[in-house]
Amino acid sequence: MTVPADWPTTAEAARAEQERLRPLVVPEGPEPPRRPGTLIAGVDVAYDDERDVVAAAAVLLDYATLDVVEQVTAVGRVAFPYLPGLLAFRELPAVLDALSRLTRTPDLIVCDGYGLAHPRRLGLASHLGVHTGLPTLGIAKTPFTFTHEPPGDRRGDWSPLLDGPETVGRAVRTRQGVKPVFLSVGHRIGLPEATAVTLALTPSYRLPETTRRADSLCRRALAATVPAP
DNA sequence: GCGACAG
DNA sequence: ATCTTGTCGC
Repeated sequence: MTVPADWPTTAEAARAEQERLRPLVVPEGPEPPRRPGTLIAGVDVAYDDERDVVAAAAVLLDYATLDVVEQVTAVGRVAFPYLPGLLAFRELPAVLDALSRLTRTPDLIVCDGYGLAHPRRLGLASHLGVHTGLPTLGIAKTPFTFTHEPPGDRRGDWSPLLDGPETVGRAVRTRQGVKPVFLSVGHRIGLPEATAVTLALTPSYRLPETTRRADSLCRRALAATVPAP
């Protein structure tokens, strides 16, 4: 899980890379085991553009208990600006760095963002799946450019996430009466299982434990890197 | 051409 | 993402 030497630095190069990677995406591939002992990884990144510093975190949870079994961080330089549709090029270098520090290989990685639900069908989660070869799933907090009917009010209710007529993911209610999360498959997983995993990771909050844990960890890592004023 | 736009 | 206070509610 290392960053290629020819990592794109311009929007043009990044879009060209997405065109090249597209055939490798396998959203309906074989499903990994989701039994007790299965390891689910969560990754997230925090930025200090002012100082050009980025901190990534990777947490490993036991799927059955949701206990943290391992957690690592990586700090580096910001490699790419934020451009809608090209988030992977901004987040992945640091994420790959953090993942490489885990001593165990995750059975599934959950991303804070999209997978298939992407203008060119290659969001952050898809991109990470292609690079690592591991199953990935994207769980986002906003609908991005997609549309959806509000899902039912109960936890577990969901509705299709649409790009025009095409279903690219699901809006899933993880807490009764609370705004849904927006999930899409990344690599080697299908929507039904992605939905089940999402619900398993949200026993008490809207966002999955993987994202919550990784988010707080990378923020702490960033704060520890930047000297207080 | 002008907005909108995962994080 | 990040900047930011108090406030309502379980």
